[in-house]
Amino acid sequence: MFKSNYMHSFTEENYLKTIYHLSTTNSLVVSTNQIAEITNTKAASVTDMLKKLSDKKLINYIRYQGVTLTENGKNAALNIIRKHRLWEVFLVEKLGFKWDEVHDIAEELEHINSEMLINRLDDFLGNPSADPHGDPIPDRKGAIQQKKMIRISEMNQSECGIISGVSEHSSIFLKLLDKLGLTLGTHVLVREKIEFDGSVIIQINEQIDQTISRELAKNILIML
Amino acid sequence: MFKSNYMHSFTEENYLKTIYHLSTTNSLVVSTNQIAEITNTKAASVTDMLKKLSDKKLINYIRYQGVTLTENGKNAALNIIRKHRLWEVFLVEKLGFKWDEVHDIAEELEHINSEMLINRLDDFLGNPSADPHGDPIPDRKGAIQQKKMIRISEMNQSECGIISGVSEHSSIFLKLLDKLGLTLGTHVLVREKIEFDGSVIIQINEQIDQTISRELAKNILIML
DNA sequence: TTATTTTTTTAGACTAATCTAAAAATTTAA
DNA sequence: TTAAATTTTTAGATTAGTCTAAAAAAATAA
Repeated sequence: MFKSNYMHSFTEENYLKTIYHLSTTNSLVVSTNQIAEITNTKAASVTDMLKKLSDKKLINYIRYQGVTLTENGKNAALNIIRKHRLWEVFLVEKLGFKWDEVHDIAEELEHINSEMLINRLDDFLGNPSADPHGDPIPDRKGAIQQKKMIRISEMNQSECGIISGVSEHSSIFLKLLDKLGLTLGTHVLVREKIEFDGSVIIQINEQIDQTISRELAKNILIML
Repeated sequence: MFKSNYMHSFTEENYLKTIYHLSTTNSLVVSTNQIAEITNTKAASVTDMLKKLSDKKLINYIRYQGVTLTENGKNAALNIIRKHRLWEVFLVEKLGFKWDEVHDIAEELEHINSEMLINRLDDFLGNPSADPHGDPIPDRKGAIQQKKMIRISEMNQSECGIISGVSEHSSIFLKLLDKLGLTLGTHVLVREKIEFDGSVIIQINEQIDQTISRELAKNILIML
């Protein structure tokens, strides 16, 4: 097996993905410690890897300052994310997995290296635009269309919309949403916001009312 | 990510698979050099790995003598082979790959670790009994039913049967079979065996006659 | 604005998997 | 049945990715 310049190790790919996620959710510039926390490693290990990724021109790295992704690095990260999300769609749509069961498996599948494979999988799945958690899937050129969504916690009274994403992917959280009937596509109307504890009373699918905690309301994303 | 006792590294898995293949096609006891050749490594590296696999009770290893798989080792190998072959079926049946294009991708996919995934994939594919090359797929308990097949080179004049497997998996060989119309399921009748060079004149699908070389005849497997 | 705390990097070491070169065991052949 | 050839193992290095402990830089607070 040969390894081209355009291929990166399993570990390098995970770092790139982590940097991408951090730089899009927090500040553009990502710190060593942030990466260490997410990848479950020590800061010293991260520093070593940052040097390596910098040598490969995948990140812009300034000692003690932090990193950003280069164009190449960003493309590589988006490609991994594309693969991860397409595999998640496959697992749910074709193999009958639940949305809380697919993350770890997709975490392995995302490192399979074949452009032909992933493009054919994309077609086989009907070129889906979002994964089972509502996260957008980059197309084969790396273009990603982020839909405008707000958290239930940010909605005003009597506003309504459709659950279209989540900002927390843990199994325990997703299973709870299942139990409460708060899956993707569900219609939600904000009845009342409780100031005391941040909980929100919502109407689900224009039927029953339910009170959800601030923690829940913060992590459910709505398209108005 | 945690790693249980029942999980083996990517590399260990490849050694187990190689030992399984060698011990079923050649002699039961496999030598260091044989493994080195197949895995594209040096004998010294193989020796190191054999010690490790022996410590893990996956092989029976006697210095200077060779190795056999233990029960555990055999099960591990069969599981990898099961995964490899199921993924090959998926690639061909669902994603439209040709039978000569799937080996390298399946080589990567076979290391994805999830029993649930592979069992669901098995069901999704309709529990196939053979892969696109006719090789039998072990069931979830590791049972493998080897069909009785003979090479065209071993057939007698006027014998006939169905192409049901190949003993060579290179892309160049499989593409040639495509070109000659010698795909799985094809009916073959032996018209004449040429003593001079071992070539064989066969009738294909009860229609046209074709001469194939000894090299070809040796690697096409027929069910009578 | 100096002192303290936090973050990041360096130095040096470890493990898995590999290698080359040399030694040891086995097999083959004269 | 000994000598030569082949195979296998050992010894010692290397690389990728990780670690701990200590040093250096940056941020925060008195």
